[in-house]
Amino acid sequence: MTVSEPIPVPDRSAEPAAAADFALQAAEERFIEGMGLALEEDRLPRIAGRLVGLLIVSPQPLRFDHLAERLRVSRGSISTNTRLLENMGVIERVTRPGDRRDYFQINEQPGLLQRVADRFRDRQAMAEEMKQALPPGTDGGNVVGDRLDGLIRFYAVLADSLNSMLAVIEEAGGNSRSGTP
Amino acid sequence: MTVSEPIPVPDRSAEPAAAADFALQAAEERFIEGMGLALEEDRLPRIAGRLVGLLIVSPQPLRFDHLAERLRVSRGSISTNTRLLENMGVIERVTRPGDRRDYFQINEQPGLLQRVADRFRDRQAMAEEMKQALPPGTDGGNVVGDRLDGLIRFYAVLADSLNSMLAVIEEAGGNSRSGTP
DNA sequence: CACCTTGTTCAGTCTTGACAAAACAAACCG
DNA sequence: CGGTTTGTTTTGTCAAGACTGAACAAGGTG
Repeated sequence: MTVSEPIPVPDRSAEPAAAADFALQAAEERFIEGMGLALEEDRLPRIAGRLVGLLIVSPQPLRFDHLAERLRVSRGSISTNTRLLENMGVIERVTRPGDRRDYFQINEQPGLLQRVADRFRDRQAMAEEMKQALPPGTDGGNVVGDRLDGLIRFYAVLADSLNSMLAVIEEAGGNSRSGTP
Repeated sequence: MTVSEPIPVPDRSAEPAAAADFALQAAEERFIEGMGLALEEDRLPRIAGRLVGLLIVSPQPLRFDHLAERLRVSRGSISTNTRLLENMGVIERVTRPGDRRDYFQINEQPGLLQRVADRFRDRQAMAEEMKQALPPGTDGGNVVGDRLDGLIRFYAVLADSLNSMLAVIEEAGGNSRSGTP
């Protein structure tokens, strides 16, 4: 949880929607919905996905009740899912001094990246363990060993790319923004 | 569905379990269970995951009823899940002339790899679409644009690694084995 | 033909998890 | 202190999906 500078209240809904803004609105809607589905594939509640989508697209942190309203879900759901995402390190809760309400923003994402990479590593390790247990000189051509090698390489490649991406981000310093789910 | 050469019946259960084999058995069990959990994370039924694990570890194709027995699940579940994996191109149904029963084996996996890569591409496209819709000169520093760039790069990196891995496999010819889930 | 064997499909059960609504807690304000 | 705002926790409902077991089909085989 971070305490930030005074935050100008977003209140985008109050602006008269310029004609061109219409397309933007629609695109945002699609993106938010798309993130909902995408993260749902990764075993997160759909609302969590939409939350991520919405926060990626918002230049300013958004207020708790704003989220419930905008996504049209109960405050309970917002509470549950924000906490979930907070624990995962995907979003961050932000407060202002003298303001009792909570705001949320997308986090810089090395933590999440790391988590995904780790999951790949775990699977790689699992395959490696299996390979170890294999008797050394197995019958004709060692099919199983080769298969496991393929599997190991698969997971290794994914984990490696993520790690090298992480390295790039870290090196670029904290100022480079990324949304990574 | 492929018609193969005569397949020596596996029947590993008939062999007297050598002392060293014990560790192997245990490792296999762990691996199978691990693949069950891993693929469950990817939204496949757990049984499907175990099936994949078991088939990866089996040098020979396994018989339908063997699968049910070994994994201790109903034939119905085997039927459903083998068909699922077959449709996904993960496993292959193999038959022998003069044998009414079905055998299954792990498939060479470029198809599956491709599918995973495509999913990443789709998400990348989604993020790019959103970026397009953004007004060109957004306010201070273009935070949202930068975030989307990060997201795009994230998905692109994953898709690219998979594609290049695919290329390597293809180039190596059909003889290189890989298990990719 | 009756009768296996083999695999598929269908109906029913059970678990899981998402979500809403309401009860609740805590901080603040008068 | 009572009442309000803000967020959390709990309770209950609902839907999705995995799995089993039984019914079923389609071939063989006597």
